[in-house]
Amino acid sequence: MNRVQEGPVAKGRRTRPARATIRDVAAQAGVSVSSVSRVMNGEPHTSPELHARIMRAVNRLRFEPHSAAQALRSRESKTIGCMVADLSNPLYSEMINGAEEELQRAGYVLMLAATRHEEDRETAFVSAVRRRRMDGLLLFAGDNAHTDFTGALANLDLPCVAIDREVSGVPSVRADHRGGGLEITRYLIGLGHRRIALLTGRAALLPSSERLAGYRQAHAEAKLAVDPDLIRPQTQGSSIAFSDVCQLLRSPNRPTAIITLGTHMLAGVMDALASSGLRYPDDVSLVCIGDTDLARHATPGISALTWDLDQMGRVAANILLDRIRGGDEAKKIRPVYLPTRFILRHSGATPRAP
Amino acid sequence: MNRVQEGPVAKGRRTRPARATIRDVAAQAGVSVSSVSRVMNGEPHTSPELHARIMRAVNRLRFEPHSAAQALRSRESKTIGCMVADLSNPLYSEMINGAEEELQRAGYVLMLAATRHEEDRETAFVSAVRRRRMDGLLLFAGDNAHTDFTGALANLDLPCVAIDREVSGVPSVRADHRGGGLEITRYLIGLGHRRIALLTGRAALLPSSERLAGYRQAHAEAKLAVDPDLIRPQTQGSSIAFSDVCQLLRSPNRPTAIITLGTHMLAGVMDALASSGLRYPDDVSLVCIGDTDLARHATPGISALTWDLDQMGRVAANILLDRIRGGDEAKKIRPVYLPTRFILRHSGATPRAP
DNA sequence: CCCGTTCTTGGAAACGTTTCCATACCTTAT
DNA sequence: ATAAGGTATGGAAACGTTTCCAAGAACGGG
Repeated sequence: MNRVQEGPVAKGRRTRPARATIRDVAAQAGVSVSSVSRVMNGEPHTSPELHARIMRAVNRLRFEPHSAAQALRSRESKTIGCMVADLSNPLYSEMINGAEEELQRAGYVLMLAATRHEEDRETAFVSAVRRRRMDGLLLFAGDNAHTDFTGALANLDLPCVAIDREVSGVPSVRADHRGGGLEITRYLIGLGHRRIALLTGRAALLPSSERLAGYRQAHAEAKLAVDPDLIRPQTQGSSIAFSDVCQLLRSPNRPTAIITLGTHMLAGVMDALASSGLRYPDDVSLVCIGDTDLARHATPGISALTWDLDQMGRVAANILLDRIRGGDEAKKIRPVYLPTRFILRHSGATPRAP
Repeated sequence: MNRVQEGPVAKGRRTRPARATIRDVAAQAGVSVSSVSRVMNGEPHTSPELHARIMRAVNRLRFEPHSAAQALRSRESKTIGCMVADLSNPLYSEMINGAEEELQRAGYVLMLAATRHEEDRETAFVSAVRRRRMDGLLLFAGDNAHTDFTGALANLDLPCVAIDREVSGVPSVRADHRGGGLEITRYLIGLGHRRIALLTGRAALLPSSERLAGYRQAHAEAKLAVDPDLIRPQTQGSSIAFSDVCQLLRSPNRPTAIITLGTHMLAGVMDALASSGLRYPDDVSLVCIGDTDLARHATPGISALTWDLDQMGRVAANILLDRIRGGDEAKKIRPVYLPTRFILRHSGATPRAP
């Protein structure tokens, strides 16, 4: 062992100074490597004097343990994977924001991947999760039709939590989109609407399908038939909503009310309304999902269905941490539901007499 | 070495199957460990037959290299740190979205930390960057007054790129906020406004201070004095903007135009206008920074200053990758500027005769 | 035909931790 | 007094790769 005794000093001229290792600390403090490790990890059976000596050396050398070495030996990476389709969707980023705070507090770091709904990115990330031996995985709403991906996930054998998404064998946190869909549809039916358009997200996403279920239930309760033509799952943003709604509004028996996603899509709907010369709430009633600045500050204000995104991220993170620690709760895989809340503004009215 | 020859099979009953290691692959293929490593890393000097044999074994055993071991030995973690104050701000999340895509393509994974402008979180993340031996660091707009943090950063000796932020010795990508501020202030002065309120973000953030500089320059060009009372740096969201603007509008010589941030703050401004019984553009002209749905779809539409967020993230990511690879560009630390664009809508008018 | 290259492969030493085991020293109960 | 147990420390063997070095095979030029 021809290790330089002097510690972490630069050898050459332009070479960066070598970082201190645990052996350097041990040497500097005149103790064994294992004692340093014990002190660093706060294990019991260490005398106060030893502790002090070692910490002094640690500070002097600015020692910082190499986490790859720790991960290699201890089989814990202190890393959580986070998979989301689209980070630029503020609904997701707000949830992630909440989750990250909780994880940070527990000493974990988030590894983020945006998949853009592409299956190869999804499977690629699962592979990254395996190679990096991440300790857990947060799955934000994504397409369950991707069977390669869900298959890879099933073989993963890792603590996971799904957010607004259903993955078999994985606990999940969900907003009560079904109840919310029920509530707002009931509200519109109660106003007298019989033709209510539903512009929701991609059909394969759980929030959309749940919303649709609530919508159907409200119709069933009122003994109303559902016109499938009024249900428009959207794959893209506002531009698609725009043409879709234009077409819808031009039809002979046009909808008298529209339920739409609040992010991106609402904008397209408003444009379509304007370009068709129609106004809300007089000509068409409007309810949007997800409370956004646009919904709040449009004139008149647009009634919205909302729920606590930050909280949702936090709850998910804490369930995941529980599972990682193998807590008693670890068996529960029943979904946790968060309530939605309907904010009544001025975008709804009794439909005009035909 | 009493390693089980059979490969990665479970030993006990409920224990998870051990993952195959490179030695297992080597044994299965009847070759040396170093050959497996070479093939896995696509190094030259490997015969086709060897390659085939090894890949067969890799697939059979579902071998996936342990990235901690790779990182430990090769001193590359293939990991990029990403520090942002507030992930729920859509301006940031959109930039991160763009950056992540570029990094993903290059085989890197993003490690995300939200600091909420708290210095201890910032320094904690710098520590994480060191311990995890991350390969690079993306710094999104943050407070330069945090000297502990900037000090820690200076000692880091790691490829960094700052986005809309100034860090000494670090290359940066910035939107031309100064030019943008100049352009919109000139526009308002050109309309005849003499009292223009500027509601920008925290003064310590680069975009805000640059904007202010542009604002001042436009005033200087027109030989107008700047009333410091009209400059309101904001630390929080819409609620503060609301009360601030209310107070401003109530003053005897109220501003005839307002420049405001488009996210969060614009909403507060609109509320304040409404509650003061004033309307835009007749009573007050409005320009907002950052084109949001609200700006686009408010009636009348609100003129906005915008720039390409996704692009900005990508540019930053690519500069960082360049630096990591030690490219020729590595010396350049002059900031790269992205242009802003002024979208003229209907929120500006000639001020009314007093 | 031999010698210097270049190509292909194997062996073994790192990389920086944690953790198991052993040891030496104290207690304390029998 | 001695066995039994706990506490504080050190030594060394992992963890799973990459990479350096050496050595044999193939190759081409003189």
